Amino acid sequence: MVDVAARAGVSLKTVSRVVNNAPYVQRELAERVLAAATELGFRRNHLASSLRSGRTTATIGLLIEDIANPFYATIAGAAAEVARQHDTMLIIASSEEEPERERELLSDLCARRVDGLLVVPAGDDHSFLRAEVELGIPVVFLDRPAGGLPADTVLLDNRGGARSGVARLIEAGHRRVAILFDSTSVYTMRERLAGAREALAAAGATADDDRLIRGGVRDPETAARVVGELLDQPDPPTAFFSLNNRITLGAVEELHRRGSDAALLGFDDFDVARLLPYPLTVIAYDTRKLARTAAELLFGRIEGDRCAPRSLLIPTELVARGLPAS
Amino acid sequence: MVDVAARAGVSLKTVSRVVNNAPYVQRELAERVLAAATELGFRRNHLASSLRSGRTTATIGLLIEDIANPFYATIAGAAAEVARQHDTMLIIASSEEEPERERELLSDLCARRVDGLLVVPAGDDHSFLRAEVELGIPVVFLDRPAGGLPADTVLLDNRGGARSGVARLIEAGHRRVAILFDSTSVYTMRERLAGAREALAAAGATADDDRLIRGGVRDPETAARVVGELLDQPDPPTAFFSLNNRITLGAVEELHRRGSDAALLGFDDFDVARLLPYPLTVIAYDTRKLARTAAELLFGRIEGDRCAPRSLLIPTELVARGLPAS
DNA sequence: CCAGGACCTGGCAACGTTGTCAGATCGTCG
DNA sequence: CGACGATCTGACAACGTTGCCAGGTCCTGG
Repeated sequence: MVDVAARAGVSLKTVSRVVNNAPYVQRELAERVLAAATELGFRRNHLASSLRSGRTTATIGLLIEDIANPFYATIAGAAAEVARQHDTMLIIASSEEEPERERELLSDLCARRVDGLLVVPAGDDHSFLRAEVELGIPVVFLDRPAGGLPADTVLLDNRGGARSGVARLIEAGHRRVAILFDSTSVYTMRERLAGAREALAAAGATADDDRLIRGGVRDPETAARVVGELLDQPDPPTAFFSLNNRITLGAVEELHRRGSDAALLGFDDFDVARLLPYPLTVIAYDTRKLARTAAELLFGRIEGDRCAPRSLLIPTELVARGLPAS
Repeated sequence: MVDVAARAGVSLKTVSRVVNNAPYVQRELAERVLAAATELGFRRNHLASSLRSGRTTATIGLLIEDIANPFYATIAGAAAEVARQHDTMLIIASSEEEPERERELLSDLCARRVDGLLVVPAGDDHSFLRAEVELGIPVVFLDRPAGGLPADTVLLDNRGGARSGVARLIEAGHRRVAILFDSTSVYTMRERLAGAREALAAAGATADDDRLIRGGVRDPETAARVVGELLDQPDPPTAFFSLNNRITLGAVEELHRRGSDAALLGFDDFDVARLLPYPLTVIAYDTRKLARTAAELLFGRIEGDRCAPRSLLIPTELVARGLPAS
């Protein structure tokens, strides 16, 4: 800027004004400055600008588990879109589900003075963020709740979705409904499982039959095996509810392989649903909306909204693509 | 830092040293500083640090077309992993295939003084980056070549892959091979098409038969329709080569629906290949390797490598999962 | 006993901007 | 005709940090 000023024969400050489109600069001078700037290949230093003005870095941080995972990629896409509307850049960091790493990354992002943070929590204690939040960095949690910190949160209605899914199976006449889930160590899975149990209990179905509720189903292969085992029992289930799409995939394969006419309902939609051997009913939700809502909430905070922390729920939807009755 | 210094009863400079783990600080003093820092909730300001030291912002920029697209999400994941190994944050920006937007984003990233740029080009002229490159911001292009700028580039062997794909079909006895592609406006598609034509010509197959080479196949629906049209012609093709996985998807559906025994070979692998109604032979490649290679090249540059710009080719691989002969 | 190095600490300027304030010129209005 | 506001410009300090240099103490070896 000093060089540009020298070349244009004006003061440093005038260059600053031109660069920032500030009012009260003579057209002629402004043109001279602009000319000098392009000749010298001047690029405003965003760091210095942010440092001095102290207002905004035009950057937000997004902390997710793994950017390569389509679910998080969708979230990133929606967040990027909202960020763009606010002329803001997006730093994306992956915690790989490690609380320790999550903590480091969040600290780093704060040190970079991002204007706000969008966080899919990995750990279950976020009280270490209290200082930063009080210091003025807005944080919005999404998909999972924060631990030990009052904060804005946007969640999917996992519980309600699972409830309505099981309800639909009951409605179709099923009484022996198997529930297949991954692990209760993840919040979303716990919620879905709880919702499913609620609906079973409400219907007086064999909710207490723990034979039919099977966890530890980590991948499609396990899912296929477990489905097989359940079907081979005496008095086998007439319907399966798989609590994520990895499980659904394996279940579809096994049911299809056996030519079984058991009903299958899956949590999570498939973008390649067309590839499945038959129309599958699922509990779907709008991942983009989840992220968009969170991002908009965040920018509201950044722009000065000081209301009490809010909790929003994104509804799920039962997409019926055919479901055999009992 | 001033406050921490005051509280610890040392000079500003000593605090700086402690914070940076610089040598030559008494244990006792260092502990006092650390204590004061935590009490005051001190966070080093990364902006000021980068500004003053002028060395590095520990940030790189990744410019892609659309982060929600699985291909780019995979690239982002691999780039993030390499960045992490270098204690560097990743700013991801999506150009949405708009050259104008690409230009703006790259300028912005440069203004933020990122240490380097990873770019999947949208436009075909990147000479505007010349100034920044000469000024010292390393840039590595990936998946598509840069225009009007000598620069490091990492590409997939699209041409070779397509060539070997067609060669395999010829080998299996096919003489009437239909080629389905999207649009020649994208570099990768042009290369694949060129490779396919080369192999057809080399085999003396009916490469000149433009009836069998069909462009404008933008989505699975169109692909299905075009496959149908081709099969309904007199003297229909005995094999299809689809140049991306959207096309393959539609082709699979149509062939399956008709119970056709025509051979199908697709460019791009499927992560859900298991869902396809039959084992599909594809030209696959390692997207992570593409991005990892580019990122490693970039960090090499950042760390001072000043060799002439390099061009690397990531090989493709024919994954044979069954392919009917003519 | 002194030179020279290792160890430790602090003062000051500087990185590239922008906010604040002061000053200059000009036109307008009471 | 003087006061005042609108318009325009520049000097200077400051944002929070680090590089450079100076200066101190202590120990070792000649």
